[in-house]
Amino acid sequence: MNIGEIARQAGVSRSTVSYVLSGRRTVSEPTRRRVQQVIDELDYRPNASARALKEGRTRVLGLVIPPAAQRLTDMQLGFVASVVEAAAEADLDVLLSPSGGDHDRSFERMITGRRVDGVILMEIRLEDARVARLQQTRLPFVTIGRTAHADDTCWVDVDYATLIGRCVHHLADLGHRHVALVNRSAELVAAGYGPGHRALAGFNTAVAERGLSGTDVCCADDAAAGEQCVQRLLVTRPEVTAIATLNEAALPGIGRGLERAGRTVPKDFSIAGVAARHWAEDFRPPLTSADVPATQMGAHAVELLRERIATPDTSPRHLLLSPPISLRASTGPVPPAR
Amino acid sequence: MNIGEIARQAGVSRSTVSYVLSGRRTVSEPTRRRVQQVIDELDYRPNASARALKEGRTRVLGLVIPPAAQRLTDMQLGFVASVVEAAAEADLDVLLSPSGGDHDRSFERMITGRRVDGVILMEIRLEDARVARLQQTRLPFVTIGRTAHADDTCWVDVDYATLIGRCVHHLADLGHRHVALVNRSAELVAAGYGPGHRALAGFNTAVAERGLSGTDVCCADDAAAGEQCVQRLLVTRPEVTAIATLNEAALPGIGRGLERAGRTVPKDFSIAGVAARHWAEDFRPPLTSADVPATQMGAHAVELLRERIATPDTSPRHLLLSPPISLRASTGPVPPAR
DNA sequence: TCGATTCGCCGAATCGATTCGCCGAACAGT
DNA sequence: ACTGTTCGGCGAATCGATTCGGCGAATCGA
Repeated sequence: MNIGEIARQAGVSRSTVSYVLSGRRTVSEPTRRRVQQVIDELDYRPNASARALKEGRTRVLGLVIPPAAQRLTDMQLGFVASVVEAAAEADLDVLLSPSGGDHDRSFERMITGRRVDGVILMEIRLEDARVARLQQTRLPFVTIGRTAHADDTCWVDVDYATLIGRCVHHLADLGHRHVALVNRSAELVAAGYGPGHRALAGFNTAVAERGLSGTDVCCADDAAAGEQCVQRLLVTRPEVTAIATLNEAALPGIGRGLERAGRTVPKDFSIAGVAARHWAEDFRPPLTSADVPATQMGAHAVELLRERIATPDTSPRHLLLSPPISLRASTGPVPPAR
Repeated sequence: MNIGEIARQAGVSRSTVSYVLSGRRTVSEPTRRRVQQVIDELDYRPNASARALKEGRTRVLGLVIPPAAQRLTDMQLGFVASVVEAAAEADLDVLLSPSGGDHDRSFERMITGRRVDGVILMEIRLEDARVARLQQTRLPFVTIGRTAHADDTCWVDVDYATLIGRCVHHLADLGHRHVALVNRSAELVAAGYGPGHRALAGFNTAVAERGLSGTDVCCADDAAAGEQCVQRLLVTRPEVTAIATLNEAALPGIGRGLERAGRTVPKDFSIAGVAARHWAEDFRPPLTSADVPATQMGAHAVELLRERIATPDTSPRHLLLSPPISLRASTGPVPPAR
C-alpha cells in the first residue's frame, strides 16, 4: 500500500496525494476531501524510508549512551528519558547507540549511514574521541557535558565546579573546618571524566578560599563502595566532619557507613551534594543538595540540536546550569570536638 | 557521495560496486580490490534510507518504553540496556518510543511508517491496547511480560506467581504463620499490570496451601512509600512476621520502616522477594530473593524477535523464566511471640 | 470578445541503493 | 572450426515518496 494506490483509488495523480499530505500546494476542497477519505479508510502512512531518501532527512535523532556493562546512573537515566520525551514531543524519533570507546560499530553505523539528522552525546570525557569523530563528519551534534576545549561545540552541562564549591562554602559557613570530597570512581576520573575533574577543582578552590583542610577520595558508583569509602575516611581522617559529593549512587552507602560508625546526620556529621532531586529527597535525612535538573537538560539538548540541524552554520550555543542549593536536613553546625 | 561516485572513480558500473559491497555475485579479484580501495579512501557508507527502501527492511528494532513521567524501575532499565546491547551485537539499531496508553503519536509513527522491522514491547497489561494494535498490523513483535491471553503472541516473562509462591513456601518452612505481600502500586494493579495480579494469585495459592494467614498491600514504587507501607502494616497487622515482595524500588523504604519500628532483619522479621540482583545485594542485610535476569531477558527478546522477523508465520514462541531463590541474609526462623 | 492571470492537477525527474537479464569475451569439448 | 558454457561486468527497472514545470480550464479586466 503506497501513495500510488491511494492516488488510483481517489482518481488523482500521486503528486496530488502528496500535496494533500504535506499541504505545500493548495488542493481544491472536494479533491482534498476525497483523497483524505481514501487515506483514512486504508489507514495509509507514507513510507519513512522513501520520504527520508527524497527529503534528505530522517526525522530521527541519535542518542549515544554508555554501554550496558557500566550501569546507568539515575541522572543519566533522567537524561535519556527526557531526551526521548522531548524528541517525541517534537515528532522526532530517537535511535540509540550504546558505545563508550571509539571505533564502535554501532556508533559508526549511526553517524555514517545518514540514519539520523543529528546526535546527542552523553558521558563526555575531557578528551573525547567520539566528539572528534563527529566534528570531522558534518553531522550536527550536541553533548551533555563538555570536553576540555568546548568553545566550538554545542553543549549543555552542569557547573560542577561551582556547585561543589557552593557546598563547601555552605559547610564552612556552618563552621566545618575539615571537609572531604567523595568523587566518582577512580576509573572515571582517570579516564578524564569532566565532572570528576571539575568538581575536584571547585572543591580545592573553595577549600583554599576558606582556609579549610580538604581531603578528596574516589568512590565507585554504588552503595557498597560508598559504605567502604566512608569507613576508610573516618579512620584515616577522623577530624573530618562533613562530606561534599557528586556521587549520588554512593549516597545510600555513605549514609549507612556513617550510621555504623555511630555518627548521626546532621548532628555529628554533615553531607551536602549535587544529585538528582529524587536521590536527595530519598536520602535519610533529606540531602542538602544542588538538584541537577536532568529532565530540563535533556529537553534543552534536544532544542539546541534542533536549532543546529535547522541552521548548521551558526556559532555553537552552550548552556551551563548551576541550580541553587536546596537546604534540607543533612547539614548542620559543626559538632563539638569528640 | 553515493554509490555512483564510487563507481565513477573506480571505473565500473554502480551494480558492480553494489556486488562488491554485498558479495552476492562474484567480482574478479583485481576489480574488487580497486573498488574496495576507492570505498576505503572516500570512507563511503551506503545510505541507510535508500537501502531500506529497496530492500524492504530497515535493520532497526523498535522498543516501546514507559513514558518518562513514570520513572523507570531498575529492572526496566536493565531490559532496555540489554535489548539495546543485544541488538547492537547483531548489527541492529534500536528506535525508542515512550508511550504508555494507546493512540500515542510516537507509537503510531513507529509501527505504521515501516520504520522498524519489528517491535519489542515492555510493561504489558493483562489487556493491552498496544498489543491488539500490533496484532492488526502485520509487524512482528515480542513482549516482555504477557497479556491475559498470551498463547498467540511471542513473549518473554518472569513467572511471578511461582516465584512469589516459592518465597511464601520458604517463609512457611521457616515457621512464619502470618505473612504479607507488598505488591506494586495500586494504580498499576488497577490498570491490570500482569506481574501484580499474578504475584497476588501466587501468594494466595501458596498461603492457602500452607494454611497461613496472608495480607496483601499495594505500595507505590519508591522508598518513601515503602516506609509508610510498612508502618501501616505493622499497626494494622502486628502479628505479621514476614514480607514477600516484588516491589524492588520500595525495598530501601521497607528496610527503613522495619528499623524504625525496632524490628531487626532477620532476627525479628523476614523479607523475601523477587528483584534484580543489584537491589537484592544492596539491601541490608542482603535480600533472599529470586533474582530476575533482566539482561538475559532483553537478549532473549531480541533473539525471539529476530526469529520472528526471519520467519513470521511460524507459531509464536514463549519463554517463562523462574530463576531459583538465592538464600541471603534477610530471612530467618520466626521470632518468639512478642 | 480577446488576451492575461489564476487555479487545480498531472507527468516526469529525482533521491541512492539493489537486482535481474543480458551481452561479449574467454574457454572447453568434439 | 564450430558450438555450448562459464565468467565478469553493464544497463535498466525498481522501491515509494517529493517537487518542479507545464497544461488546460476557469476567471478576470478592458
